[in-house]
Amino acid sequence: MLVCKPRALITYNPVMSDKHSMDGDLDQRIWLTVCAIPAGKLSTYGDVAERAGLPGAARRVGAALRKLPEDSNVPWYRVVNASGKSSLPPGTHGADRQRAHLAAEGILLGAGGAAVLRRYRW
DNA sequence: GCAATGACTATAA
DNA sequence: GTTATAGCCATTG
Repeated sequence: MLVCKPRALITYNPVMSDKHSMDGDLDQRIWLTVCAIPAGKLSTYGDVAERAGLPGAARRVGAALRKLPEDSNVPWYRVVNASGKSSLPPGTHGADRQRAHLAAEGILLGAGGAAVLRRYRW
């Protein structure tokens, strides 16, 4: 059974209409990988990258998540850095929303953005 | 083709 | 614990 409905994914797809451009392909793969993280658990950029077939490309995962539209059902907020903290600049809109989303799933972030729950191991 | 960029990471001090 | 540094990968100009 599958993951979240990638409605927002399809909505975004920058240039999928044309033939040779598969630029959204990588992002999409990353997004789908993120969708596989169960609710209430966390994962890291590095792990997501590896599982998406891009070992070592943690930064690329960050870029993909940044492109993600707000109305997406992709649980981007379940992705944190290797330190178990949020990588979003504190005080920003994104960081706020991440805290809210995680709180809704029972994950509370400390003042510095440190998650209480242990990270999810694939 | 090269240099700069970034929601990263591992290591060392 | 934290900070500093040097790799890392794919995109972008």
